[in-house]
Amino acid sequence: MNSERTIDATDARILLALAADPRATVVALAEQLGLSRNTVQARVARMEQSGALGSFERRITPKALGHPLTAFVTAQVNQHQLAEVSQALAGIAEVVEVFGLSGETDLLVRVVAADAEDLYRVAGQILAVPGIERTTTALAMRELVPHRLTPLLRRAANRC
Amino acid sequence: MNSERTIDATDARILLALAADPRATVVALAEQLGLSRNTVQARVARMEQSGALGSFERRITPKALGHPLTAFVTAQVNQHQLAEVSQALAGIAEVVEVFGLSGETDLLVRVVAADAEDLYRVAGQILAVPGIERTTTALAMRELVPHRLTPLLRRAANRC
DNA sequence: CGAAATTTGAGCAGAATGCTCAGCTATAGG
DNA sequence: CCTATAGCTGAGCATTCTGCTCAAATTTCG
Repeated sequence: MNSERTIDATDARILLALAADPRATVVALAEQLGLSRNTVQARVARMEQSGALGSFERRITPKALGHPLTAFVTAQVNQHQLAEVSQALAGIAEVVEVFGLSGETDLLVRVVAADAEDLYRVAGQILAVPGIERTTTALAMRELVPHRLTPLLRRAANRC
Repeated sequence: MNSERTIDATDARILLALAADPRATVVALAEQLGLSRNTVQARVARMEQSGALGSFERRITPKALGHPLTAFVTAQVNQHQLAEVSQALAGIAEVVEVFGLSGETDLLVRVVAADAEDLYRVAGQILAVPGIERTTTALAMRELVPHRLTPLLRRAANRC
């Protein structure tokens, strides 16, 4: 798995086209970009292979799963128990993503929930994890800038 | 766009299969799940249509784009300028996602960067946005739990 | 019970895929 | 300057998949 590789301008152009139409076929992409079908096929395969594309789950909206609420829980942990803590957090289904922030003493936990009560319950579960000492929960009220990579892609595509 | 709809157990099972193999064809999914090809095709189309699946960009790893660093910037803003602020943030390519947290007075800004110096520059750009009063930058040192929805999907799939 | 929605199997023309091969550029290294 | 290596291209071919339609069977739900 060559996951160190960074993509080039052509790759970026392919990804932009795919962002515009996720179900576009290789043939359509090749035609649109003025490349050979063979080339596009090879590049897409390579990107899929090399880890440039994360898992498909990333495309799924938690809202569609009945979990319209997103919250960020910051936690202080005993750094000696970091491994156990992150394993415990991974055991909570509503925990979608966990980052260790600068110094590895603080965690940022992204959670989703079905409603306020559900969120309260999940927050409790997190606080109950051995090794977690203090938590702060912040509800995401609005998604001011929805997740996007297009600007960076565009920059990569134009960099000749 | 019926974006209110939540998916059912069969949808969840389809998504799980897709998470395991993002390039699986409809035929393969149907066979694997013991459903008719027609059904799978209709459901996938409906999910794609209804907004249950977010844009393709979500699958792209910023690291592959040459931005291996992730940081979270929390910001206090003058709430009267929220619209201008979020528009200005949307203008910064390295800003990947912005949430308005409880009360809409605080922002959580997710940024990516090529290296430490780049991050410093981006943090400066954010602080320079008119209406932003205070910022705190936290570097994501480790991805303790990588983004995932599988646990929730599994629950949805087994809920009969 | 009866209406509405969903699922299924079947079929068909057209399109896409996976694969291979040979020729044609570039680009970098000696 | 010359050559090796990698990448792009066009072509071909068998197989598979898609998009679409239809009618019948089944399930869901008021």
